[in-house]
Amino acid sequence: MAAADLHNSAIADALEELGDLYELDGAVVHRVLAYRNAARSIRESPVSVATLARQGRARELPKVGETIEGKILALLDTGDIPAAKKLRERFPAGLIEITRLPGLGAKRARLLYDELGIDSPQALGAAARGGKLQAVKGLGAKFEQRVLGALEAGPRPRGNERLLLPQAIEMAESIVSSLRQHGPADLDIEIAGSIRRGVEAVKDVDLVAVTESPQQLLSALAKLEQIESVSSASLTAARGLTHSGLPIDLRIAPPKLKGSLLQHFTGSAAHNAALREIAVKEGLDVSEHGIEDDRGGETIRCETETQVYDALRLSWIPPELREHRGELVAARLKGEREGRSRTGKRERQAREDPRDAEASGEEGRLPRLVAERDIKGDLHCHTIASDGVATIEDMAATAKERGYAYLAITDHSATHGFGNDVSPDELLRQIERVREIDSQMEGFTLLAGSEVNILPDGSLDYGDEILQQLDWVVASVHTFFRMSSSEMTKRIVTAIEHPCVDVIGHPTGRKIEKREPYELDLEAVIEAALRTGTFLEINGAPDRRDLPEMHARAASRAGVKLVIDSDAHRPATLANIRWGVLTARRAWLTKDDVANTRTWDELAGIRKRGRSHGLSARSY
DNA sequence: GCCGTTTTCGGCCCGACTGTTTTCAGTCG
Repeated sequence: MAAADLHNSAIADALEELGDLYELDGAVVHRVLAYRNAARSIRESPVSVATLARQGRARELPKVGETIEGKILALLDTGDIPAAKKLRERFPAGLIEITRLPGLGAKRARLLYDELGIDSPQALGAAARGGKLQAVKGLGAKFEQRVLGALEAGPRPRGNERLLLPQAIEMAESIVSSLRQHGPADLDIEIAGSIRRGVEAVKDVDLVAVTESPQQLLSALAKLEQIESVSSASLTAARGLTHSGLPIDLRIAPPKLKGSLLQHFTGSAAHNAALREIAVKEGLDVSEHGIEDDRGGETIRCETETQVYDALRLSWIPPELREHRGELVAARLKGEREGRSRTGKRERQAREDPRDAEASGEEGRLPRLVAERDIKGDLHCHTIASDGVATIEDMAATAKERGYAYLAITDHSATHGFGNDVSPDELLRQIERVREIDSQMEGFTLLAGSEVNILPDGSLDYGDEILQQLDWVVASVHTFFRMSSSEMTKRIVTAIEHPCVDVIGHPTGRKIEKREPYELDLEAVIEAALRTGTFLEINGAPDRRDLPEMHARAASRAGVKLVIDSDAHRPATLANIRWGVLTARRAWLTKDDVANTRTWDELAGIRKRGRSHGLSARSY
């Protein structure tokens, strides 16, 4: 009885649960970690792991080997993993819940289960209130108090209480600016952590500061109006909480250590772990306190991040890439490596293995990431004709002020269905209006476009005779999200094959922290986009950032060009292009990978219509 | 359990903090 194909997140959850169960069972930590690493890899995969596994290709994913591949297949075929089933009979579900309480882990959960038979958070609470926990060797009164506090606070949020990046940046910048104002005179402070890496949503704010007067900085933090409470155990760190409950982690070091500190607290955890593994092989110990040589004993204190990477013979890595997704291989300095490599021959042999070909192809080739200043125009925005709040003139003027050379006006199409649709007649009038305003603007091209709905059968909701009059067509799914993967894929591929469609808007439909993407075979979509010369969008709306980074990376690797858009509904949100660029950077995209880093004429020349007809932009 | 500058076996990152300890284990980031 083949189960319906599971989502990547469901497969990842199952492996994480198995890891938790093995941990309770007392497995060596590396085995547990192996399941968690595999789960992360599966969660990040842009393509369906179920499909991949059924094709016998699961091991193409990093961290998935023979054993885990077998477990994935068992899960797909039978709906469960036999090993998990067996362990679940031995360890009640409540035990895993206990391991999620702050301050408690697998070891203590197991200890309490073995000694006192505690098998749920409820039983744990009762035992703690009865003073029974102290009887266990190694546990005391303070532990008991902590358990009660933890039960009160409830289980750790599992990643669903994250704050979208713009709000997090706003709070972080406001705190940084207040500390610069009220902190010590020599203060040098920066935002680090996941915000600096440009992730979509964050659970806390990491700040790193260097100063010779840490005490003064700590008292300044405690007095900030944004801060509700602060706890600090030393002069090197403090954890504050904003009134909205956002944790603020502040790390402090002397100025000589700024590079080490910033590198360490920018992360990610996976990047740092991999970095330290490389260091160990060189006989070096890397930490926030500097780089220590095993033999010499002398510690290199790094004032800049470049010094940290340099010591490991790596080039400086842009924060957006620090996710342990191949950046350390790509950052390896080539000439240095050859000279000092101990096993050059073996390495050449390894490169002949096709599984290594991709990695070595990227070796020494850190991409020159696309930047916001490279964007020459925005190709997705709305006006009062649909659900925007500004006029065409206002949007165009702001786009021009931003330094763009072009802007496409792309209001929603006829069946948008929220009372703000644009009928075919209205669209014709809108085209006229756009042409008129365009003729009055100097050094700027205003394009008549539309964000056309893709109907369930893949057709578009304007006729071809109207679409052909448009300079630019974004096709997007806004309705009927709950189709099967094959139906949705067929629907989008049909739209991609339409000769007038230039780009697919927010291709996965996900809303960060709110809505899962719809079912889709991304490989088929990428194949169709490549075959037809259709672009895929990276929508810059901060709750979309769609395509997501791993999908965008897969698309560009296949050769598909991406378009970064703001999807602005008012002049100010044209600035949302920033979040799209961040996603593109996290996807390793260069200027060349992004179509709208080109002039309008150049862009029009490489798109489907330009390619197939050899026609210039307007004369379609 | 995965994986390879240690390459098919034997490793697998670092430090702070906490609470309970006379030297360390567990948890966390």
